[in-house]
Amino acid sequence: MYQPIEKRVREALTEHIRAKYGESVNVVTERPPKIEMGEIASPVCFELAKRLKRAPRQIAQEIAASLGKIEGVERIEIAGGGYLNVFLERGAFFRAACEGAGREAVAVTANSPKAIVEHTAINPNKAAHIGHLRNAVIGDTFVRLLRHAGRRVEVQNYIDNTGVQVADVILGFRERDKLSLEQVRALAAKQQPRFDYYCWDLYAWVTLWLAEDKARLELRGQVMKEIEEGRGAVAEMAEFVSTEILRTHLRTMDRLGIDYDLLSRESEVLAMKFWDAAFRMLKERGAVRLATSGKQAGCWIMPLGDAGDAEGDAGMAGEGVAEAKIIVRSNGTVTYVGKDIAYHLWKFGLLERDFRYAKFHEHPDGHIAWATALEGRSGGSDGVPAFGNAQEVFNVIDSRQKYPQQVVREGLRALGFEEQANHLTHIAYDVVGLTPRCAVELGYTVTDEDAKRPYVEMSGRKGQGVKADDLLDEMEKHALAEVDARHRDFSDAERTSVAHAIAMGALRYFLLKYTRSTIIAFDFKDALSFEGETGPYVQYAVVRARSIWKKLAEANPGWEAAKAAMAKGVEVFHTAVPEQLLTAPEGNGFWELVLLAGSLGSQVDASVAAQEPAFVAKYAFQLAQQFNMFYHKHHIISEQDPVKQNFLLRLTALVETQLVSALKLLGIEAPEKM
RNA sequence: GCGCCCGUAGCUCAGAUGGAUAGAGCAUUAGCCUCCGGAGCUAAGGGUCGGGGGUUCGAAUCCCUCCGGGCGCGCCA
Repeated sequence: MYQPIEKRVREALTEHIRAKYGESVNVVTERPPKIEMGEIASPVCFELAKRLKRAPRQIAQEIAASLGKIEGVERIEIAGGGYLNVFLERGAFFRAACEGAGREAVAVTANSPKAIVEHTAINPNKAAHIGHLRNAVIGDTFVRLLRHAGRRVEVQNYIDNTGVQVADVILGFRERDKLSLEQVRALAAKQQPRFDYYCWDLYAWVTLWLAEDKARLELRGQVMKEIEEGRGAVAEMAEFVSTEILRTHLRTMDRLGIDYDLLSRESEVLAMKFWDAAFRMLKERGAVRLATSGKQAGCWIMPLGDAGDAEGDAGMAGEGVAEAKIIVRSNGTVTYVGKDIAYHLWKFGLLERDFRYAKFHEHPDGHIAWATALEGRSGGSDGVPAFGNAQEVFNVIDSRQKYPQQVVREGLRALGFEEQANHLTHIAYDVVGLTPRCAVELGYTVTDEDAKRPYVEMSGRKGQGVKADDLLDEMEKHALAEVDARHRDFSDAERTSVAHAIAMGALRYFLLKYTRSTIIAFDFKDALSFEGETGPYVQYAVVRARSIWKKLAEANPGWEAAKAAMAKGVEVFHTAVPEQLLTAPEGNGFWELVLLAGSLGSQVDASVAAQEPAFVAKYAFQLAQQFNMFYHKHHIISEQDPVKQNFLLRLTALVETQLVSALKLLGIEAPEKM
């Protein structure tokens, strides 16, 4: 509700100033620090004062007096040195907020532009840890935000099933465990120990084993080669192991309500010869060229920036200064960035090739995750969705990969795809580390130097980190204990389900409340907290609101229907909106809550524009906090004045709807009881 | 060396496009259950916004510089 009015105010001011003073200014608006100063403020007169060489307050007075009526605005006042403070029509805002609540989401149409969001992308050779969860939760939440904003979104999870990480685990099965493919299959089938956990340890072992004797790297090279060629027992084991671990990752993500549309596997990128097609394009359009001299001689390189023409001119460029990015090595193999350029050409529908697809996984909500498959069917017909062909691409990848992401963008640009390059966005976030205390708790060796740092990095390679499912288990256990302490009357199924909702809410909120550029120093104490700025705090506010209706319905079943009607803004018991409750000086408390509840849309807009899910998380918490104050101050059920009670109930219904919407955007469910 | 990010209360973090008295949570202290659920509420203490310059009517926010920390810059992925 808020943002349309804000927009009208901005437009009216811009237009008015142009007409009256012949000045074209960018009108900025903001929230005044106090509710007594109105709901929208503009310091535009300060800017105008400079240009017109007149006192800002005087200009403000003129504008306030001559500006016509703006829909939704009650009046404009002048404050301070020349602020324009806008006061909204409170009753109208409240009515509009109630009517709009719960249906702010914009409908997606089949022909609206498509965005691809890639997230998760965990190497399929070990269990997921909490750093991977941050990626997946940010990505999944961003998808929800885009869809809410009416965007058609395809979620992709890139699976690097041919890289060294997988080769290492295969090496471990062979060198340490001496297991055949059949024995590995049996091990995975047993699920005891969990296969991904088993590989977690095995991977760490291989890392040490390789470090002991450099000659062993030769063995790894052979394994990799066999995997890439895609035939033989080694390739078969790699396929089995990576697929099996991918399944465990999907089960982990299912616990957090995270769905995918397509799992794009590197093995198919190779098999479908995406690179060959991309390489041809790159050569044809002069985006890459063969270096003939200098230290990159024999490589196909992509010039970057203005350093591009400096090939060979004296090795002066110095150590570590890349004048051009190597795309194809002198031995003829393609680098990671090269493959990524090919994959992104496909994402934008610029590559004249497509994958084949097969169903891979059914999420608990029934949604099907497809995977690329050699023996699969073509996309876009016969029940197979049309994948790829996006107008816009968002990649959720940690901030360390900023440079390679830039190279991919430059690659598109060098091919002449300026438009697509501009619509390739890297959603960068910083890593999750462990506090030194946490690392010690987990039994990892922490050097004296590390102990002084704010965090210790996690490393799958070293087998160091908090495994996602371990954390979730711990949180569910903790939540269950809290539920048990409060609700002895719940059935077992109910207790488990509520505990799960709480654990999931706590974890998702924990990972979302930090802005993307913050390094999270993980600590069990913070993550396991259900009090203060947490998911369960917000869930609890919803449960409280719901309990009011339950209580009322116990006495009079008619309240159930009343609630549904009120939630839709329908007048129930009294036709008049008691505006005096909002407009009286003592109505500011109510009004602040109404205003905040009506600001979900503007928060979502800001969140999408900044690609910052944390904004919505903060909003949900603030709304819950204000509601808790309201709840504490006003006893609704015992309210004697029926007009006031009606108002309080409608406000409660409004807040509940908005809280549930905000939580849904965050991927957090609001339980009925907790 | 070059590039990017960060430095805000004891701790962990918010402060979009420069705006009015810099905010939360945790922790600490003191209160609040004859009353819709205490996973809650009220209050208190706690700040040279890393330091110093500059731009501006106005700077936590923009520019310069220094200090402290992190991450990139590979014929790895």
